[in-house]
Amino acid sequence: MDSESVEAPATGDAKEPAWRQRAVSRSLNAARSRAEQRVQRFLDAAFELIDEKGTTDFTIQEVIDRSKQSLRGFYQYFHGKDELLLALFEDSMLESAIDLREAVAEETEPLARLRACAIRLHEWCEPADSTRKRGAHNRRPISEFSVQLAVAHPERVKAAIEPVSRLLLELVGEAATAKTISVADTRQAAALVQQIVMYSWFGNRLISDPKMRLTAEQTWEFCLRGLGA
Amino acid sequence: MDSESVEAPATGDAKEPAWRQRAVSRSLNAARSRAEQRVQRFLDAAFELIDEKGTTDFTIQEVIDRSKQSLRGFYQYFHGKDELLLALFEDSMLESAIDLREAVAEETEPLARLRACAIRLHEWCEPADSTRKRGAHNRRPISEFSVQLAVAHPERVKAAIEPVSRLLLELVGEAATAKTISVADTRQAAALVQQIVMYSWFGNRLISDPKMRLTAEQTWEFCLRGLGA
DNA sequence: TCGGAAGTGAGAACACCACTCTCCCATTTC
DNA sequence: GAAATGGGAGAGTGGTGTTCTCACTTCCGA
Repeated sequence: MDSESVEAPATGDAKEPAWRQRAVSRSLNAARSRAEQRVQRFLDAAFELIDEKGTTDFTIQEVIDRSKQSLRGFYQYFHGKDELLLALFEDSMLESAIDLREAVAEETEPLARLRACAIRLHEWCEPADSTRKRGAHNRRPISEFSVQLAVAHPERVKAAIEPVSRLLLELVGEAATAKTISVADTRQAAALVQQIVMYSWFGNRLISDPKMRLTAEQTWEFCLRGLGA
Repeated sequence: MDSESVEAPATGDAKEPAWRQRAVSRSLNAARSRAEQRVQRFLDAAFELIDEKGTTDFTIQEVIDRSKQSLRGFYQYFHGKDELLLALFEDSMLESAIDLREAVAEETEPLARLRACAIRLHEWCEPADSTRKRGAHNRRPISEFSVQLAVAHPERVKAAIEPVSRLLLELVGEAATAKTISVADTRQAAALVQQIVMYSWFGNRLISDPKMRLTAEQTWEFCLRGLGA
């Protein structure tokens, strides 16, 4: 945890996730694809464990056993457990961003696009079992752990969320230029929407009665007015 | 962590914090005041350590040494480290609520009262060193840890926040009946305000540039519009 | 004053887990 | 064929929360 300067990804293609580049770059001399496969096996094993246990409280040993790899191999690709969780989180966010862009593409009006993004993002971050697609991973434990990561490694988390942040910023910008909302600063407005939508699950945790919990729609309504629509 | 049913505080006076009753009730037969003193020494020691280290990553041993008490005594009053942190959090929230009510009392207009509460609450939850009173404890580490507690013990955290929640609900209710805001459900509106204000520090963590971070005023502005003022 | 019960202190011991290190074997490379 | 590199297996280390043991003190009723 000392001066861990980010290694420059000299040969990376820009579409590659950042953490993947970082993890793989350590063994760049060897076959790159093989290394990526190994990394992916760790990730798959961790996802499975999270799905089964419903929490991120798995042990490294379990990941090793599940992935049929060695402890040594694990620490060759990940500096520690946090980095593995960070990778999972980054993976999740990347997948979310792709899905969100699909949802947004179905709308044309700026406000409708923003709304679609917010609603879908809410579903991603507070996955009810009913809305979760079959075969998809359970994102809730990762969502929950992300707050701890945000305290310990804010820069990393910020970078991981970036694809979603960028999309939200674009949409808020669109809506602002179309005059359908009126905000002083699009960046701050986007940041607020992001936080409210992504972490409303947190507030809901503190409400006992399920009937009283905030839905995606209600959260969006609040944001909508906050944006001065 | 098995079936830990909350013991009914049969003889408690209602102004006593819940956790204190719980911790003390285990040795109710003995002198109550002495037990409370001992509990308080643990709390003081923990607060000191948090202030010095700027984090909740102290060890139980450090609390023992600092408070000049025994490990056994610690586990006699607290079921574990989480319960100690919970107690600190509950203490903080209680103190906040008192301070917030003072701030609110200086205003008469419903909306001004709500605003005063929101601004002050924001200062409590994201304590800049400049606004922190001399001699007061550093609340940020506890704020940060509270998100973990909320994941692990939502009911406890909910109970701890309750004094603040109640105040917010009252104020939102006042403003709603005065027609200065228009919300469908006061409970949900209050919950939203609470979450946005109390945890905006979290979103700010993900913003590198200090100039871009959301201030109490800006957060309040957003809430204000969200409330349909 | 005596004696037992409860309370308390000191710290050893245990459990768990992230992380490191060493050994050894397989595959590749020259 | 020898050397080097990579990787698997697993013992070992360190830190920390938690429990347990035992001896000492205090309190209270007989």
